[in-house]
Amino acid sequence: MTTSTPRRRDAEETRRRLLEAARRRFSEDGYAATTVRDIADDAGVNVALINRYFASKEGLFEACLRHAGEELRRSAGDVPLAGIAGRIAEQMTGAAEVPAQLSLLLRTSGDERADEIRRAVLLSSAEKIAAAAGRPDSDRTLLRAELLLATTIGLALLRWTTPIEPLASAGADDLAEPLGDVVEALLGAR
Amino acid sequence: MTTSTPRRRDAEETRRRLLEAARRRFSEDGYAATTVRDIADDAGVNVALINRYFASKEGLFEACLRHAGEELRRSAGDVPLAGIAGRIAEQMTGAAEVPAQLSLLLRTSGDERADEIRRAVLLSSAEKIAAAAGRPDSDRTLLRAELLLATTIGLALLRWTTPIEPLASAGADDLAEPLGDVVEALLGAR
DNA sequence: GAGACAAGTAAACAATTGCTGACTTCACCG
DNA sequence: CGGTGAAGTCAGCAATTGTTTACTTGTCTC
Repeated sequence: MTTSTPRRRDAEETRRRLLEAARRRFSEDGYAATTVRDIADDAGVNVALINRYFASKEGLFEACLRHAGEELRRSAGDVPLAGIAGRIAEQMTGAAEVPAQLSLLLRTSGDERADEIRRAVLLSSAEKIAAAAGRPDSDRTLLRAELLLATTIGLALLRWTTPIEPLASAGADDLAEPLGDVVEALLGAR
Repeated sequence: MTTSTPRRRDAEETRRRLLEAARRRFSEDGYAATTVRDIADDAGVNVALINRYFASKEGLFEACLRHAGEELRRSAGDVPLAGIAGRIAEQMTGAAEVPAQLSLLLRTSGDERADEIRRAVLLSSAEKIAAAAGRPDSDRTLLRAELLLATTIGLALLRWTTPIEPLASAGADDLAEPLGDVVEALLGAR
């Protein structure tokens, strides 16, 4: 076996802990408001190791964005158009993992590369939605898919970052119905 | 006449200039990433005056939020349900004043009072939309109104903060149609 | 015009920021 | 077992942060 006893010195493990702590901090407090010492303390790791493993605070942030992108892409899966609303409703009300990744993805850092990653992830999500719609006229469809993405993003914000009632405590069932209407209106047949 | 010669010392004027500079900086860069020196320089004003007129950086931010709230409430006006989509489309593609206020409103600062203001403005906006729908079952309607608000917020983000094509350069006409569908789906009769 | 008070300035403060370099300690291999 | 390189520590750096304090300058009134 490879991971028998938990080694007291494990580069891979500390890297992972740093990433996890950073994701939570960046997601909750934003980039500028988060200090590398906060992250290191949360991870139970020395501050200097951030620079060793990620070169800089910005490097760590970019790694977080990449992770969030993969996570979102994975969680999206391949869902037919009819199932999209329910999927969004589930993930918004579920373990709060997806909203967290989403809110992380929306945090700005002033870093150019971070912006690039952000844009790429968002655009690819929209394209995935558009593909599920299976329509011609790809440009109009893509715009409508991006509007659905906008709804999802706004939903995450109004539940996670600045909770507003009754939306904040609505269950998956409460959300699925109106979200279904939106999906139908934006991308439904005809 | 009251404003004959532009006085070189005018508390009201410098207050105004500070607020304007702060709104732009906070809106574009976020709270934590903006320094009081940035704001003061933009306003062409001494840094210490921020603390004199607004007590603290947080005080200045709260003043900005209040201003954004009034501005948004004013720009919303009283629009019948059928006109909402067009109104949103206009303001998103117009002078970029409204998206700027919106993105300012969504910036977090860790300040408790700021959160309170934010929440109040957002909730009152949602209530205004719900009222325009003129439906019974106020709770379900309010949730649907908040979903439309979520769409608007996400739209502002995907045009202003992290521009995504083709949504970012879509004109008012391009937006009005799909937005109309969303409004109809969420709050339309039946 | 002189005095008085508000408006604006300059400098410095204590704290915090991201980051670095020299050091120590552990784990593994021959 | 011993040494060798990676993993982790420590202290401190230079820069920047929000804020305050003591000061100067403008402007209005009597």
